[in-house]
Amino acid sequence: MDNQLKRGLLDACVLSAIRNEDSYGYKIIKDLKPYVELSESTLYTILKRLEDAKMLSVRTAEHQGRLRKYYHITAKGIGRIDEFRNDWKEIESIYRFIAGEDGSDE
Amino acid sequence: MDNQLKRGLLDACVLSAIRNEDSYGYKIIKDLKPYVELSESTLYTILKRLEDAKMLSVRTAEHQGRLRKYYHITAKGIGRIDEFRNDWKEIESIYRFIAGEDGSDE
DNA sequence: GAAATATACCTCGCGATATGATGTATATCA
DNA sequence: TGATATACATCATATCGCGAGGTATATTTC
Repeated sequence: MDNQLKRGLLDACVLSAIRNEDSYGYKIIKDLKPYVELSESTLYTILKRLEDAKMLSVRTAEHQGRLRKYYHITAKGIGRIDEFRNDWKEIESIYRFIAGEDGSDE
Repeated sequence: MDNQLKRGLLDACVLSAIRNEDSYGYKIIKDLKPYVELSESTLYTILKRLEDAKMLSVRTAEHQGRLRKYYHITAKGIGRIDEFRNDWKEIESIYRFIAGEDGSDE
């Protein structure tokens, strides 16, 4: 998929990946793979940004000798997802314009 | 609308704006206004990029004393629009994931 | 005819961002 | 013992939207 297009979806994707239950970096990448592929460097950058924006909170826990940072979505993070859903109608209208199905001749 | 989200749509929007007939900067902004608002600096940057990428060609013409640069879409530009249309299914699937309607419980 | 507004173009620099490359460390499996 | 999977992190680079600022002419308003 086009790079720029992906950009706009990533934040909401990552937030959605931890919406139902807390998760950690490595797992988020795996869970998102069927929808969007993203590298570790990309993910950790995004997680850092979302944390700074208070859209998620972090808790460190040990799991089988390895460290894990579990991310938990905040109310603000849920708000970000809602925002995306609200934008969707607009995006669909833009799509119809681009695809050339805006009620006129086609 | 979210900024990053918009980014991914702009190229295809601009190309769509000149798909049916050649157009020029000032008019493109007006035509796109109902769908996306973009500033002149943004548009001219995009036009330059699309020209460099051979997705459109340029022709200068005088109109009532003022200069106008008319942009014409190329085969490659049309290909770019097609690419966007192909990406759409993927985007819809991502939307369903984010909105939480992926066949599971909801 | 002066002032305001619309038309029409352009460039520069900033901040935001995705990503490849690179590094560290442990657990598991062949 | 070596390869692979798990798990984190940082840095440099390239791309991009956009505000600020600039130039110039045509049209409309007072």
